[in-house]
Amino acid sequence: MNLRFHNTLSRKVEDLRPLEAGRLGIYVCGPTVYDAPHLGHARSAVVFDVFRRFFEALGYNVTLVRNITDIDDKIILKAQAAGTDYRTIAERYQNQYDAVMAALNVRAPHAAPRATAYIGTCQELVARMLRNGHAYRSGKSVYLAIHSCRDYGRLSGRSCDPLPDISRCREQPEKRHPGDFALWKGSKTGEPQWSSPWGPGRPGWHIECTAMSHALLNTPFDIHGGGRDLIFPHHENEIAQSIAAFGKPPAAMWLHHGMVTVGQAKMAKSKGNAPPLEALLQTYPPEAVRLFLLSRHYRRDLPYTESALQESTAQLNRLYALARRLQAAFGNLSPTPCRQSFLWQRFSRNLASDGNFAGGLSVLFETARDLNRALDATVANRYGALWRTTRSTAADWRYICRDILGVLHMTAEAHDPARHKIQAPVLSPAAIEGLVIRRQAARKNLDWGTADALRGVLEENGVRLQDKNHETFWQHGKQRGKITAGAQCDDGFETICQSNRHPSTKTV
RNA sequence: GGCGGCAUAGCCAAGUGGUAAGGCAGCGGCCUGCAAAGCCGUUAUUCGUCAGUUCGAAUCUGACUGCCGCCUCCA
Repeated sequence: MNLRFHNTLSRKVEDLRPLEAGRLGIYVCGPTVYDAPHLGHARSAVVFDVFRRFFEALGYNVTLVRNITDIDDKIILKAQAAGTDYRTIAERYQNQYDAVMAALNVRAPHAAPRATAYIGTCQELVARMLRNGHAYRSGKSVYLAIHSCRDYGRLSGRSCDPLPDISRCREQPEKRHPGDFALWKGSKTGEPQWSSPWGPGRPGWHIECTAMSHALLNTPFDIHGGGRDLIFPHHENEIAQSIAAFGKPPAAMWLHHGMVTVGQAKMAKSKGNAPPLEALLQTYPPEAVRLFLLSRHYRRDLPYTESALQESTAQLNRLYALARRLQAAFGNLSPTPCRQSFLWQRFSRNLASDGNFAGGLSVLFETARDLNRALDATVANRYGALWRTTRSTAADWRYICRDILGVLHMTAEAHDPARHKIQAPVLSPAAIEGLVIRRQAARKNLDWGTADALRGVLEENGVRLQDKNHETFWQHGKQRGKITAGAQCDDGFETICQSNRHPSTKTV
């Protein structure tokens, strides 16, 4: 199967040919940790997490590197405003980022280097570029001369001249050309600094990525990824640096995902339109957020709306409902995928064709319907051919959901659709069971009015009931239990019923 | 102004030359005392508009309309 991806460099969908057979080196630009992570960061992480899982499932030896930029103007400003060290700020937001990505079931990359751990490598690169005549010292800083790098502007589709619109730039008399950019920034007083052959300072924004990707993956590596907003200047400048230092571009293929938008504008911290991810994850299941982030082709912008997340939550509940049925029917399914299966073929064809997540997802939903039908059809016959093929399809389905998409990794029992549907006042288990028992008594007496009213009281308090034969299962947040018909009430249930009385329960 | 992208049902969204996937919501039915879950059926003679190429176009070409991104903070 050919892996085909849209390469920003050529603007075409191309075959992905590993530079070294069986291996893939991937570098993704991670966050600058100066503020709380938002959905845009999550999209980047989740998209490349699924690519990584998919490539590994195909048998590639993948090395995924995602950096953390822990030194930059905004971190410094924030630290100064808070009267603290830049490290404190960077650590705080990196911890938040890591926690949120873990909640989203994003696998840790193989390396997550921080810029400040590679200052020495950055300096070596700067020295190299100076030696090669592509960089120049000016004032306390070192700049890269973009005119000296062949193909500058090719990635972003612009040329050196005229570049850029000077009216938009601050006056920077140290530069020979307005498009030149700092490799090493001479430090101002009060800023964090490192000593260097060019005086105290810190690395420019772009140099760290060249340093870390070269150190961890070597140049060139297979895939460089990131948000589309990084194409210019960041990735353009990375290419220039790599040419200046090594005479070759850093990566064979450039993958860029689209932006998460809010009300037709890009989601951005600077625009103040980004809901904090941590809050979002309190309202919606993390796996639903994952499904949402994978619901549209990765290259296109993804509009964020509440209703889209609600929809993804409904989808997730449906997938877990099937997972529950499968667990009941087959127990724990073999985690090993069947590469020959029709399902895997159809699913992987979608992912291999420029990461068509939405197409892959549709295959899984189709299969979910088929599995439900098959389970309906085979309840009476657990030994027929249909039962066996259903079991094997079920194993593949579960595998793809869990190991490739990174959803359905909890046991079906642990997933709680009610938790994210109803915001309920807390009832104690004893109180709930008292009401359930009372409702069962009413049902036994065919007193449907009372039974329905009690169901109403429970539902208003966020308790979900499910009747099955002689048992009633209840679920309230993370608590659950069952009551078998004929159970006795605890003392005091009357009081509970009284205290929970609600206008709509007056028929009780 | 320069460069790039997008327009498919009530909503979300695949499909890049062979006759419109999937999801959500809705509706009808089965099941259930009621409900939940599940299942079945149903929802675009049509893909922003106009013209062209072709036996054949949502898919290719041109024009037009609308929306968005980048142009040194950016995932």
